[in-house]
Amino acid sequence: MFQLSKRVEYGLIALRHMAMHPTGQVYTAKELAKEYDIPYELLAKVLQKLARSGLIFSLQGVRGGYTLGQDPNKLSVAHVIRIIEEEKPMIAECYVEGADSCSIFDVCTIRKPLGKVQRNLNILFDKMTIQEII
Amino acid sequence: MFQLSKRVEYGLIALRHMAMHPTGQVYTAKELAKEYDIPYELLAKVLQKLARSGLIFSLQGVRGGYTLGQDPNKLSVAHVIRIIEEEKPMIAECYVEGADSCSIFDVCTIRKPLGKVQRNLNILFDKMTIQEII
DNA sequence: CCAATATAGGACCTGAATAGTCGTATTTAT
DNA sequence: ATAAATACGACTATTCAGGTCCTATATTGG
Repeated sequence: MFQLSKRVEYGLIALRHMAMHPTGQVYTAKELAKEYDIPYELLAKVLQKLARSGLIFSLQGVRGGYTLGQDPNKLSVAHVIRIIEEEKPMIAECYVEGADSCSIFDVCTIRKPLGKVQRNLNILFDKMTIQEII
Repeated sequence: MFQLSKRVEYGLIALRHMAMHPTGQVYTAKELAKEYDIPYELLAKVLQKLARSGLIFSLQGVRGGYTLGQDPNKLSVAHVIRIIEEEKPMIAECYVEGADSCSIFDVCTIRKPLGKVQRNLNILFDKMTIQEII
């Protein structure tokens, strides 16, 4: 079925939370996990990934935590997905493997239908920002 | 990650195939499976489901097969997904179970973020027709 | 009427991916 | 020094989609 992975879901929830409280406040993985009833370790990993990519800033140590690193108006859902899912193709690649371009591309009856769906999805998620999902 | 299930994929491929050859011709699961290199049994089940819902007509017996039951211009991808996935919610339901309406809905910080994503997805797939993915 | 061919559909198996857990190191404020 | 936080790799468990198998039923044509 069509679904976002929990990781993406958790990432979006955390980003949204930060975007809703734009005071530059610092949030810990612990409090976010508690607030949204998300397994702490899992959320922590997602936040670490987002931090590594600069979407959020991390502060280590006692009064540490995370804070939004980007304008939520300019941060697309697509970008978040790509980071968390590490750029895996979103729907389907050509079934033909190895070849760097599918040899039967122009008559390919398989790739095309999903290609259109894929393209529309990409457009949708590229346009959708964190600000919008608040 | 974000992806269509194989069932939906196969269903769309089959519908698309029929829509591309509008002669009212009958296609067997076998030939479609061969043409697109899809496991026969799996495709067969998908087609049966589509037939049960009236999206395609089925003809049993020797010269049987399937034929398109709807105008591909009026058949949305959303409809196909809903039938094949049996109306499962596409992204996430409210985490609170049991209650027929979530008691903290108006302040619900969990349901909302994905709700917007969900809504946008629905809109996208509602607008997208089989005709368009040809 | 019989055989071949097709759909109908239930039961089951399996592997990969996802979700979740654990342990440990490191950083930093007090 | 200690407590509280992030960082991160390794591991386990579980779920579920994908796929297979088997049998029943319908229909056509010879």
